[in-house]
Amino acid sequence: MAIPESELQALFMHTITGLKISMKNIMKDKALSLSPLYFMLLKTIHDTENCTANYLADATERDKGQITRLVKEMMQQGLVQKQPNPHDKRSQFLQLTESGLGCFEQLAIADQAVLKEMRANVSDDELTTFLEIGNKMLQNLHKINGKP
Amino acid sequence: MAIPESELQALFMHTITGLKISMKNIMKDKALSLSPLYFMLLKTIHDTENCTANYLADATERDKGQITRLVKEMMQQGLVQKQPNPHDKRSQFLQLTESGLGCFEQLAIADQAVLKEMRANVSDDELTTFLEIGNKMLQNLHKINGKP
DNA sequence: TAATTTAATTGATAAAGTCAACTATATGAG
DNA sequence: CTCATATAGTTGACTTTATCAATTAAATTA
Repeated sequence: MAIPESELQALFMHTITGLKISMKNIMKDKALSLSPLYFMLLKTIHDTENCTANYLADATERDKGQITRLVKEMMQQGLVQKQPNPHDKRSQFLQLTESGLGCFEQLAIADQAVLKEMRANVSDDELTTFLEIGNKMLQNLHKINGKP
Repeated sequence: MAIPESELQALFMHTITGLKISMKNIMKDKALSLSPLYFMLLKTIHDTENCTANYLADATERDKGQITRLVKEMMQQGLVQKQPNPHDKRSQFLQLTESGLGCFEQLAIADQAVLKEMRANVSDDELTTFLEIGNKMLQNLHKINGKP
């Protein structure tokens, strides 16, 4: 008989693995040489007005150095470009290029489709409840980890 | 305004990251040169009677080759040992050594403490509901990914 | 203006994941 | 039984992701 908290951990691990696998399959289908990590970056840049590298590191919980390199890669692939930040010469705003936006949108549509199918037999109410409880636990976790 | 399915994905990502961070902190505190990955392996071996490498790969959703190497590392650290599988000469049962068990138990206690704190303000009923909905979605995800 | 933060980059390295080829044993059809 | 096929585990070669410290240049603040 499993302790319910352990089941919680297992649920998160397996779900994340499953989401990564489905995202990889999507990318293979579309012949994009990307990964779930890059999708997360593209999504964050897409969703964030005036997204800086620093913000990106924070939002995705990745090392700043790693972000520098990942952004460089996306620029080489022509997906992302930098705009000067008029208020701070040290930093730049990241934005999707036209091609980056196209790429993101393709992936986002497929991603949404997976998520939709994943919650197919889950009602709106249930989903809301799930998110509420999940976010409550996430808050607690952040507190535990000493996040401001 | 976020599409609720996206929030779902974000919830999973941030929670997993948070769990990894807290597990890393635990390991640093205890001066163990391990990682969340190793904890997952130790736990699976601990919880599984007659755990084979193959089962371990399946349960943790890792590559078999990777498992071979991770197990080798744990054996070198004296945490795990192999027993011959009397029914199949190709395979062996993995089990924790005394030291491996001690190590696992330390981590498991700390891990349980984190999970408990994480759900501190979540009632048993809420947790049950959360797990039910989560498992339903995980099932769907497995179907999407073509898992038997 | 000098001292201290902060944004981003770089270097070096380690950890984790991927994929295909291979060995040894098992299994199942004929 | 035996031969083809499947399975458990290992190995090699490689890529991707993560970590962590040091550095540069601009911003902040004392």
